[in-house]
Amino acid sequence: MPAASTRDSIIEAADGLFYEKGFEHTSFADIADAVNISRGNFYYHFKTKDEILDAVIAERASATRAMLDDWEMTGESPRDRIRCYIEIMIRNRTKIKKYGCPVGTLTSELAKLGHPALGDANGIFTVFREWLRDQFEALGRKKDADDLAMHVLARSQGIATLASAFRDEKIIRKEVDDLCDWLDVIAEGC
Amino acid sequence: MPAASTRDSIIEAADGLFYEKGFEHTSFADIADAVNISRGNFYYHFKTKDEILDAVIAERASATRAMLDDWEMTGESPRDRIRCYIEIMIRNRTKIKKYGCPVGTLTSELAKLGHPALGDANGIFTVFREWLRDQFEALGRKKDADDLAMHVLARSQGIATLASAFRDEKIIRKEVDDLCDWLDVIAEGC
DNA sequence: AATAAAGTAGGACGATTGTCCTATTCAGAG
DNA sequence: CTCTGAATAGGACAATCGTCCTACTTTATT
Repeated sequence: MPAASTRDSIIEAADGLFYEKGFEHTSFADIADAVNISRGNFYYHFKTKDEILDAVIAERASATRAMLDDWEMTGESPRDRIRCYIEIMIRNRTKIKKYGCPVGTLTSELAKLGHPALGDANGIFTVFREWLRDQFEALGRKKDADDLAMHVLARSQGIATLASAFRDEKIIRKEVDDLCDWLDVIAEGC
Repeated sequence: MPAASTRDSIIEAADGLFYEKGFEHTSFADIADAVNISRGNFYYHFKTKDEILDAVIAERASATRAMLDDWEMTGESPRDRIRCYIEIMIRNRTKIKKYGCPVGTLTSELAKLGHPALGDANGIFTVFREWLRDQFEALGRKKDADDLAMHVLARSQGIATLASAFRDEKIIRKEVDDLCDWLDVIAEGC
């Protein structure tokens, strides 16, 4: 039975609010309003705000792993899988334009706060990094697979940052096309 | 006479703190401690925290313009000037590793806060964007100069974000080299 | 020296924050 | 039904926030 429904609701609401408003700017009251429970009830489910953050990060990491595992199952080629990753930005362009990348903006905020959960948040990046590295290795780029993975990550982050700053979707489409062209050169002959 | 010394000190301290701790996480007390003046004295120089932010943004924008004008004066080629921009990240690598890009992280934060100063902060990006566009035009890329400028901006932002997330300088050097190679292809024959 | 202005210090203010306590309600086992 | 523990509500709490006021000191002008 879904007995943890309240706890899951808190995590889900906090996840969205942390993304849209930032971790620090989201208060207990904000989450309580979103879930429609009393502020005091939080203490039963989470003793501190940091515990909610940890849960949100864990949820995002496991959701990311699940998504990537899904892509792994499909019969597509490594190149198509990488392309699938790149095109997340097209699918999520509306939210990216408003709030940037959920992972990148969170790690940036935690880095400035000197927050101990930065390492965990970073772990979401690592999930993508290692998955991308595996794909490039499958493309035969054993030696520089990690460099290529970081390159794709960096390009993606830059696109999200600028799309959000300039509130412009066109730059997403343009840079995604560029990145796909780059990928075709890397993967040619596969 | 430098009568505005206190005001300038506040702006300078706020500039650094906004960069290192973020705008929202920096309090009046933090700035007061850094400048060694009393909290109450702020109201004389700045009526609200947003006014300090506006002053910091204006200061950053004018400092950026001054820096780019300097580069414009030097007799180097457009390619060397663009390279000079790219290599900012090498020169500032220590701070970028800790706090990311001052412009990108500020705009991200303001975007999430829904802060009215986002447009002004965005203006710093625009200063870089137009300057880069001019350089690419001088390289003969009249038609896609703005696209190329945005590409360089995006790559730079991505590098800063990942360097900060992974607390790694190596990625800066690697990606800066890549970007310079890309630039050489764009500028070949000039 | 007298006066006005500029600059500074220290603290009060209402609001909001994260945290935590206690009383009440609910659901299931016996 | 009774009892027990999980779940919830509502509010108290100390601290901190941005803001703002008033009193004091310094500086400049005449």
